[in-house]
Amino acid sequence: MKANNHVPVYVTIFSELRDRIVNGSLGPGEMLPSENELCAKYRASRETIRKGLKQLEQAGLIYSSPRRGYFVNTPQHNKFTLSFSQDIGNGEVRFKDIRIIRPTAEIQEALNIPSNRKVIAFYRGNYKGERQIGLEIKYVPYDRGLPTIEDEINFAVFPEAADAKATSFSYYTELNIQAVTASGEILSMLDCSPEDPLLLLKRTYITQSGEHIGYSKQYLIPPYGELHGVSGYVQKNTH
Amino acid sequence: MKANNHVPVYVTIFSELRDRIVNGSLGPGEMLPSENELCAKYRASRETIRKGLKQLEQAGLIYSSPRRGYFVNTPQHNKFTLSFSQDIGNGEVRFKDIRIIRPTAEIQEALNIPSNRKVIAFYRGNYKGERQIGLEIKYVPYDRGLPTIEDEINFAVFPEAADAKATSFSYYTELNIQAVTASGEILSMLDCSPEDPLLLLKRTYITQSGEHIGYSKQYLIPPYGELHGVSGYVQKNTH
DNA sequence: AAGTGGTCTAGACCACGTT
DNA sequence: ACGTGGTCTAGACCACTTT
Repeated sequence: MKANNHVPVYVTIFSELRDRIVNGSLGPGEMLPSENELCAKYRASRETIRKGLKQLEQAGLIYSSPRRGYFVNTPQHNKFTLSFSQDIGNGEVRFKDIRIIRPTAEIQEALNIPSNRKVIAFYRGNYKGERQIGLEIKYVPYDRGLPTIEDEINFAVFPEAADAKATSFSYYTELNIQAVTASGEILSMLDCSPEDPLLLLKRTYITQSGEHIGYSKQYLIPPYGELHGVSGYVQKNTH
Repeated sequence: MKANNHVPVYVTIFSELRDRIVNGSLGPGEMLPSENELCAKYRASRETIRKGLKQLEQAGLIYSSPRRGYFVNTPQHNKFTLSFSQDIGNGEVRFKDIRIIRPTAEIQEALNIPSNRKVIAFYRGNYKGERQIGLEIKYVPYDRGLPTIEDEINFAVFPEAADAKATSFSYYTELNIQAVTASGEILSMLDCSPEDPLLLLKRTYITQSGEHIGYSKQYLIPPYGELHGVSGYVQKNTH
């Protein structure tokens, strides 16, 4: 049976079950009707029903337990999808300094390297107009022939800005968020006072083969240095 | 053609294409072979091929453009899936105080209420053993007959701890992360100094109908108050 | 005109949980 | 023994893009 306005059948199934879960008439832990029952109810083939159920599963609303049935999930509100505020993500970046240093214990651990392996440190400032809103230091192992500084910059240090075709999905990022104050050299490179609380984002760049190709510390000054996220099932308008 | 060790064909398709994308032999923006070509290559039916491609799409590696083809995505590293550290998520929570207050401008805006609408404020401490690692204040509109304080606590203030069957997916959470220092009353309820930088998590609880049912401010003390996240495509072992 | 992805069907076999 | 979800097939029609 076709739905009315060119709405695919599986979307109808998804929507109706989603509504029942969202409004509570299907509560967490409850079992959904079996695929065959839904086939009968919607007069659709099993694959079509499964398509709708798959969407619910991917939205995090249900899970399937093979040979038992589908069940409503218990909502998770301690996991968030986080994105950077526009100011940081789209703001201006200015080069500040570049150094070759001995790794601190922190950097050794983050990059998984011995103490005698030197590291290149890149200093960049985040700006919004003339106002500095952050400072980012990226550390990259200094090694393997070192093609040229330029190549290192393009492909290892700032992969997000480099030729996307070359970097691809070859790495992912681990993120750690802390609140800190700045001191010493860091403070002098930031436009703030010693008592100002800052967000510190530590990121480790890891290839799919497990190699740690970079480590960065980014200091963000309030009120620009804010992060935003959402958790749970956010209602989306049909795109 | 069946795969070797009971590995579904669509998983094989997913894995092989994923590897080609991850190792760069299929770069961002490149078009994948068409479904029909993949059908021929893997000697599988079109729906099976589509299943594998769907997985790649949901992993964020590719996207499909109807009537044109499938294309490799450009990786996004400014979106993170974030979760709380174990200490916070699994730590102990102790009740501290409960008050009925006039909403500040901040709370009015967060809860979307007028200034004459009173608010219940719940104060809770996060502990790890005897060490306090955080303070959370939840604000809930004081209204609609007020069933009993207990009900408010169970179903509006601490839904994550209440009967899951009653709360369901009826709300989602918006999160904001800042770095701050504590002062005045907040400071006195926290086990830290005025100059200690703290993480401040502001959360707004929103029902699917758009109603703002709660607002909370959680202060976290380093080094326990840390957040962790990942971005990009993280290799997972087949569970 | 040929090719593409989007939707859908009506079957099939399997492994396993429940009764 | 029966029901369940997991996998898979070989078709079909559609709307649209590309050539």
